[in-house]
Amino acid sequence: MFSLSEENYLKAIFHLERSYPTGVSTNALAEEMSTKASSVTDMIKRLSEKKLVAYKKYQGVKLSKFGRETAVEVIRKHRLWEVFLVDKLGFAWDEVHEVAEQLEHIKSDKLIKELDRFLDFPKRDPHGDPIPDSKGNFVTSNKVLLAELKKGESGICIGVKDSSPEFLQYLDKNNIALGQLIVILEKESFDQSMLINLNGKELKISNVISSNLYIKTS
Amino acid sequence: MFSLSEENYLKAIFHLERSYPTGVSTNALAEEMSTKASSVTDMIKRLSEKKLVAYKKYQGVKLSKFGRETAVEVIRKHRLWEVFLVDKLGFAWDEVHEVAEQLEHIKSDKLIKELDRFLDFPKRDPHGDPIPDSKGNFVTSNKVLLAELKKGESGICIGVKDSSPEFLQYLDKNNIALGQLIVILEKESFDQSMLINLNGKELKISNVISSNLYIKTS
DNA sequence: AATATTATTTAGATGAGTCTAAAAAAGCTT
DNA sequence: AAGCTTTTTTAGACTCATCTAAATAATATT
Repeated sequence: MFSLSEENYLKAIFHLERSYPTGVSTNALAEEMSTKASSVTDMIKRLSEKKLVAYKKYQGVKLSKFGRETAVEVIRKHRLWEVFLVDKLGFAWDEVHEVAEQLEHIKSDKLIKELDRFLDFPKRDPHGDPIPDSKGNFVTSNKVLLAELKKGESGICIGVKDSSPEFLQYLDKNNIALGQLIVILEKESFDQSMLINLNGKELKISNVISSNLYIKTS
Repeated sequence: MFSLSEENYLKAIFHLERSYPTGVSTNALAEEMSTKASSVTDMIKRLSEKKLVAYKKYQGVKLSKFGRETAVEVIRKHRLWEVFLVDKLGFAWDEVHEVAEQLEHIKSDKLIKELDRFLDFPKRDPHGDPIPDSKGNFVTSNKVLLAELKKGESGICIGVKDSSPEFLQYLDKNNIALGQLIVILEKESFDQSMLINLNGKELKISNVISSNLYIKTS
């Protein structure tokens, strides 16, 4: 079993590996964890001793197979708890993160197995992010930003890039929700603003909005 | 907010205060926490500085009003999570304790408020122990051991004294569950064994069993 | 290539929570 | 009440996770 801190570092490295495929830099990790580079170095050494990461001085870190499995398991727990909070306890999607950050560290295989069943094996969390299954497999779909679509194209809203409460509340206010079909009626070439169709209602959105909404096409 | 360790000490002091109404001894607390007396002394000093307990050297500890409220809140969370695990996730009542020990430390007022509602404001946990309400009030009912009842008397099974997996599994095997009406048909004066009626079925139980089952009369 | 800048690591300190060993206080015996 | 036993506290050390400050390595600039 790993400590809360170790699990949080693994998760952070996992997320940063997308941007740093050759190795996550100490500074990037320090930024992500809101801590000092020296603390990161200390922790990386511990993770390295436990075979969770591959580490060479001044070269950044990469997760080992074991480290990646552990990180994915924590992410799975985080996202399942988010579904629980929204679907069962009525939390809004901008209220779940902080609590899920705590719940994701609860250690019980049976708990997660039964929670998954209780929630009916959800594939995505309330923000549209995929939930790894018990073997660590993610669903991967052709996810694009709404901003990348052209006039006449359409797709299902599956997630957000910016998950700040402000943005999520903006979406709620305008009845933009996950799973919703969005059709682009007009696209202004000057400022990239769009006129979209949402369940029959029309809505004008700016490029700031469309650049933060993920859409599943096909 | 208090640390996991601090919360566990408060809970332990709360439970021990029933047996040590004049002050919980350092050794008793060390035993309960499976730690050393010296560690207990250290922790008591911290709790005392935070006004959670009243402490005089060599006199044992007592919870302050604030300390008791904190302990009761943790117990409330523990028992609500136990109900969740059994009622919603299908855990057996002997499987819940360890996981609830972890879940009870999750910090979120909204989470507990909504969980309570989701579970329909339960008054007792799966072992029959009362769940404090959001103000810290316990239900108190006239709880007696089954062994104290006489032939012809009856009551509802509301809890267990021994909550070991072995005992709980014995109860499951013999279809003895919380909320069940138990009528004493015969009581053997020699060994205190009983013949009881459970939902129309008759069952012979020894004094060891009847001394570990709590019954609500009236 | 030498120098300046930035990134990273090392060294040493801190606080929470624990431990062992030893000292001190309290409570029993007789 | 003097001595013995048990309980409790103190003193000092350890681990984990963090910090600041200083040293070192890597990278960029001229």
